[in-house]
Amino acid sequence: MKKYLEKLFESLSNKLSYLNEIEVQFSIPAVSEHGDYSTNAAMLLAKSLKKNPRAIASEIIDNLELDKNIIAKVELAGAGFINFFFHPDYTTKIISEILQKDDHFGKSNKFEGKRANVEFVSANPTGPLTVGHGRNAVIGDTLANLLESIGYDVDREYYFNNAGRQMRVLGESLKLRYLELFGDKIDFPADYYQGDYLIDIARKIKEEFGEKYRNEDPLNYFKQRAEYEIFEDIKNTLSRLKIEMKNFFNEHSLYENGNIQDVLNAFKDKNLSYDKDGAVWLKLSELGNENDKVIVKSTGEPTYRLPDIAYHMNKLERGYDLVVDLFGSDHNATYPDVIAGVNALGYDGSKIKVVIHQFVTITDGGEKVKMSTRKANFITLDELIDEVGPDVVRYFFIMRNVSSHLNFDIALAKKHNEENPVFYLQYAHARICSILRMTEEQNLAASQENLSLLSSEVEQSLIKKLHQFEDVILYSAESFEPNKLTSYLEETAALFHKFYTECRILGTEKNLAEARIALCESVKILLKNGLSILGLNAPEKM
RNA sequence: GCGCCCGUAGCUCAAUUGGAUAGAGCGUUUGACUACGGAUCAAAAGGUUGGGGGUUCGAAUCCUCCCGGGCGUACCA
Repeated sequence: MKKYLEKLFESLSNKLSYLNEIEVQFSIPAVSEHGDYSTNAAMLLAKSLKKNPRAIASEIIDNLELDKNIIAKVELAGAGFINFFFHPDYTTKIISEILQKDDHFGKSNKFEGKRANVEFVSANPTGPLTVGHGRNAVIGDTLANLLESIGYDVDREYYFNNAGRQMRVLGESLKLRYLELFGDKIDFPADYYQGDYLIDIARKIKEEFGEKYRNEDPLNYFKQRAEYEIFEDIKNTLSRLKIEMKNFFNEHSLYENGNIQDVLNAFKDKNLSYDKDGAVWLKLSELGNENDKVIVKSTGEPTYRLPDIAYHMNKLERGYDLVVDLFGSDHNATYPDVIAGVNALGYDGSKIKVVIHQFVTITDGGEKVKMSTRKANFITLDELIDEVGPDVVRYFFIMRNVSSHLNFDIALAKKHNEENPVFYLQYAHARICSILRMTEEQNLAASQENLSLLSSEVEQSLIKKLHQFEDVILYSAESFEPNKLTSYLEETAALFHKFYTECRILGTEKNLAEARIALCESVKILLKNGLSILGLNAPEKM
């Protein structure tokens, strides 16, 4: 429907050239009396044309070359809105389109041939993924799915650092746990990793090798084994959520291939860095940011900014058209420095899209739970999946606006899991499957011969809703807002349930019944495709 | 102090990015199948969009000042 209007106005702009001054937008009015689509174009033009918006709207309407079989009515309303009412026979054609496109319905090719890199999770291997990482993981994977739906070739990437202080402490923590197993009196430091998972790994080592590593340097075997085991655990957790990474990118490789040194040299050559107090500073104040920052400490060790800049240059060099970074809000101050650095060295930082999501606040029966991997008073993502299942976990993490805080009450999630909206969507799908099984037994099959019989208010509302699917996916993907898709799917499922209540299939006249089956199949395809983008199952029975 | 994000119904959140009468779910109250799945549907009640001021045809949305919360503001990542 929207595409038709866009074409209509495109050809109209040849006649009324002032339409080229603005981007004509079509929106769906909140109330159906205001039409199926509406545009405020006349009001936007009022100022520059110095004319009454209603007069402009009137002129636009007079010049529209309408096909009465497509648009039944056009109205001038309110302060200058132009409202369009579509002909029911035209809207029902979407059903044929959906049945024909099937798995592809909703996808578009706007970004065909483009490549995107989505970097997410990127937790260092110091412990199991927590509920906090879960939001990052699910948003990232869903965004990747959305980008694929609009034509991108997407690589999912996990960036990690296995050098640094954190990892040293991890190796030492594991060695102490290992020694404890032999009855050694250990004063386990408070700032070491407290979690039980290290005790489990220590036990494995003891079972496999006995006392062999009692005198081992913790930075060798213990650190490596901890990293390996924890990574296996992380990958397993991600795979339970149907998340599979294409690359695991080790920060250390940027040192090995000389990229870090190259970047350092490039900054120096461009006179963008200087030495002060034994450290190397980047002139970020000359690059539009607030203060200069240290990129190499006086100890000779780079700060995170330097490898981050090198890493983003690396990604851009790999030829991606879009580079998405998904960070928690604790990183919100760091990315402007990185992008400024990348731009300064001649790369196109505008290809980098940083998505900042707010934190998950965990409560348990109203009481706030503070999370820290170090202190081990966290709830792991695995435990959460055990409790409520992967589908609920995935849905829960994306159903809210990315930029809003997410309240996650564990007690509520356990207790009320049947009230979760994910079941509402899945139930609609299962219900359709059940109907289709039933109608098949009665030798009824979907027919596109008499779609014009689908003329009741609820049928028309539902059909018009189906029209929006492709636009919603496009919008959701381009704005990096996966919750737009969940809201839309919930609305569509609600309309389906309403349709189900009002419109029977069995027992009604055959032509109407078979048209309704076609509608049911369309909704089923839409739900299945939508759930698939969200990474959820579309069950045939529940 | 400064920067980013947030504040909407009792609770958790929407609102097509500046549009027409601010909407859902949960909870509360009341209804609906002796044929397609009641994990559903219908209805009622619930609001000065944290507060004041401003911008314009029009503001939950933009600007400004307060109030309250989260995250930053490192030679930690």
